[in-house]
Amino acid sequence: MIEWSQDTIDAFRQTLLDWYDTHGRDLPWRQDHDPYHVWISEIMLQQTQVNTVIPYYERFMTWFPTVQELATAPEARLMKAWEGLGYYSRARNLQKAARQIVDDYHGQWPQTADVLRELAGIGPYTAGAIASIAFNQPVPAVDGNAFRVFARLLKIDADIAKPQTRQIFGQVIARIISPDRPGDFNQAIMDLGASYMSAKNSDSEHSPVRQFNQAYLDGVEDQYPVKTKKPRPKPVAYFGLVMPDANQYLMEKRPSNGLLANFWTFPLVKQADVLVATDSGDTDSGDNEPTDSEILELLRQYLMTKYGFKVSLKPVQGRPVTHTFTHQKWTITLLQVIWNERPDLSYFPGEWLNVTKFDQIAWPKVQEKMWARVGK
DNA sequence: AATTCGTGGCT
DNA sequence: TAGCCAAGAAT
Repeated sequence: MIEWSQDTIDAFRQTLLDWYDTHGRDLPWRQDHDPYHVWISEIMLQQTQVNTVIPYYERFMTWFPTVQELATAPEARLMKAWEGLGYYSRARNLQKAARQIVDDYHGQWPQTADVLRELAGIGPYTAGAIASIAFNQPVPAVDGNAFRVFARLLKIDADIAKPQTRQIFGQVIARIISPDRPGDFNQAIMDLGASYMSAKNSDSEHSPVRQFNQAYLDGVEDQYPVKTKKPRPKPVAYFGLVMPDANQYLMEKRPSNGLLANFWTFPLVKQADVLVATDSGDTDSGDNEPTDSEILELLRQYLMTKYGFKVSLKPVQGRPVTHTFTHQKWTITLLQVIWNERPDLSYFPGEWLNVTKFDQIAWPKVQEKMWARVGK
């Protein structure tokens, strides 16, 4: 890592802000510095690309124009506004924080990063972004762009995948940030990181700050930032149960914690649970895989013993539905369920839902994929 | 500190 | 295609 003199810092600020003044992006949430606008956009932009966020942001502002209306919004409508954006705890924390602002702060926004940090869903990055952009506080906003840009500019070798590395970058940027225009400085770094200094297809040769980019000048830009790889998604196999009755389907409500919390899906049964439950193995002479029809029979018995369901099962046409999350890769074999006896739902965590309500409920993408396969 | 939280785009 | 990346936070 290299050090910059005060003269270099001054020159960098000037060059960066001059470029931002003429080439900064014109985005919907940059029309003013209203903390509500800054906040909503920053939460939506977490791990999400600008072009994805724009239509969500514009619709959100028409549905919930003020923090007060967000605080009192019905949960279903809030989730519908977030449908498809992912990381749904962001939306739930958004409403928690809105209620904190209305109730605990009497509608008055806290203006420092330290106090903003106390609001639900606001971590070190978002606190810095709101404090600098909305309230002109000279604090860094260390996101993925800032990591990448400053790692290259200064050849910082710390692994940005490690939590403690944030401290290093925070201290470095705190000394370089413009004390006069901290919000513009932070946003300029983001615009730079999204264009000339992007992760892929960077173009440092034409960058407005190329003479400050030590990794580029040394021809080692591809070595920065240093970042250890994450493990690949682990495969998980499910049965997806399509259980129609007249104009309704039996749907499962997921638990209030964990992946896709509180969402409705077609009932999902982990295939490993079905196989393990009956895998006594004493008559099994070793590594015989069960046949498809044997697996279906095991599932039929599983549904009988666990939920008291008396059913027949029929495979749904087509390949299994696949869906990849950050850490799990689901493969879902869809099965049509034919009731041999009217089911009693006493032991089942779900309800009958009429198809006329389907478009009013926020669905996760994986349920949309399953529905597309069997619905109409 | 290491995992767990979605989804879409791009190569 | 499989893998990586995109304005991270909570636990």
